[in-house]
Amino acid sequence: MARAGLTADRVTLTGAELADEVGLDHVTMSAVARRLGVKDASLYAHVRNLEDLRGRIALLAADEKTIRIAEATAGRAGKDALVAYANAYRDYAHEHPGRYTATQIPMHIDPELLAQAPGPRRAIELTYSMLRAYRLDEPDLTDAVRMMRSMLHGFINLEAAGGFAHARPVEDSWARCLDALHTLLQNWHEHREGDPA
Amino acid sequence: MARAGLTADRVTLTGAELADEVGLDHVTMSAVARRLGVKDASLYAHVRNLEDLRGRIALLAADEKTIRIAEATAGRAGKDALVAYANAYRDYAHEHPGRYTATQIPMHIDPELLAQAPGPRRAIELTYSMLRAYRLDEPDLTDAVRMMRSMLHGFINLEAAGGFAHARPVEDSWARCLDALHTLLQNWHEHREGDPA
DNA sequence: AGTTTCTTCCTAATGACTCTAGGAAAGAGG
DNA sequence: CCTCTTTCCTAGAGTCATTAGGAAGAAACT
Repeated sequence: MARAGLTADRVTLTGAELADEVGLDHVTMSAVARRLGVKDASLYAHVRNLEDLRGRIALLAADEKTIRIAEATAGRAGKDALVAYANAYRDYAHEHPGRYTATQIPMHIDPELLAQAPGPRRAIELTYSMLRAYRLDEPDLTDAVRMMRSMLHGFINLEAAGGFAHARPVEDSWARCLDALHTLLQNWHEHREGDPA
Repeated sequence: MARAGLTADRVTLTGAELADEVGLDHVTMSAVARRLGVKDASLYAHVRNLEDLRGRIALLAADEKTIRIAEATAGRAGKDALVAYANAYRDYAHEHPGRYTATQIPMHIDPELLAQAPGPRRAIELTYSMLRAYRLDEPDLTDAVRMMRSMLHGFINLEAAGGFAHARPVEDSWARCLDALHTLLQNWHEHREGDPA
């Protein structure tokens, strides 16, 4: 019997490919095994169970996305960097819808596995260091990071879910939102609480 | 044999309760049937299949959420209305995590069913009419609506997914984001494209 | 009341999926 | 060549979704 040469990474990658093709919730152990030309049971030597596999796909996606963003923002600053960051984020989600979906499910990921993965930590560092160009101090910096992540994540999410039904092209709204985000970050310290409408 | 008195609405409601308790992806036909004291197959008289049930839960949630928002914003204007809107949105998501999850999956809902449900349409009307207080014209209005929805949706999503690990209290960041959103809407027309960092 | 008809719920069955346990065989190191 | 570990398989139990067809309650008609 020829060995298939399975590893946890190969199983994860196959799962990720499948997720992009048919959607994350059609990624089953059976389907992954089928694609690898292997019986279902064989996968359990490399991956604890389906949930674990999903977690690994999420981690893989986080790593890949972070690398993309790092490459895109390298050598840029200010609005340039912001736009590059946001577009890299969105492009990744478009190219890998299944992987992206995996990143946004409430993660009950194996903590040990998570500690090894550089993606999530790296992503946060990247974001903070990019926003530092806007000269924000804590706790403003954290608030700004959260706001930015919310906006990007939410936009991409709604777009993917078909939430933007209006005739206005999504591209245009996206560009406009980035403009707005930039100005917002520039003037972050100005709009403190208070001042009702 | 005592009849259980099933209807599509009762099945949907049971599914929604289950979703809030154990998470949307643990809502199975079997589980719903068990809770209703009925055999799995009986449900298929009222609901086409599992996907249809999920869609109905999503629609139910949309309706409920819209009603909450409408109540919260009634009689308010400007920033007051914005904050009420956002908090009603977020509170609903916190109280009904399963239902909320249902609203954000890529919906392939029965179009006929969707046409009957007032929720989604009503939600959009509400949002537009609230933002009209900021005196925006198309296409700015649509862009602003999209931005606002993205931010709220994204924030709540990340929060639910445990994406805010930093020490800074989420409540504070939330308040700050609403402040920022308000100022942003007030000055929307000012930050057009161009002006690099 | 008796009959018809519709709806509601059941039994039965199929096929897909997850996951466990125990065995065989391939490759590595001695 | 022998032993050990890893890799993969066979077998099997349990859950789930879904369909088909039947029985029993309810309501409407005679």
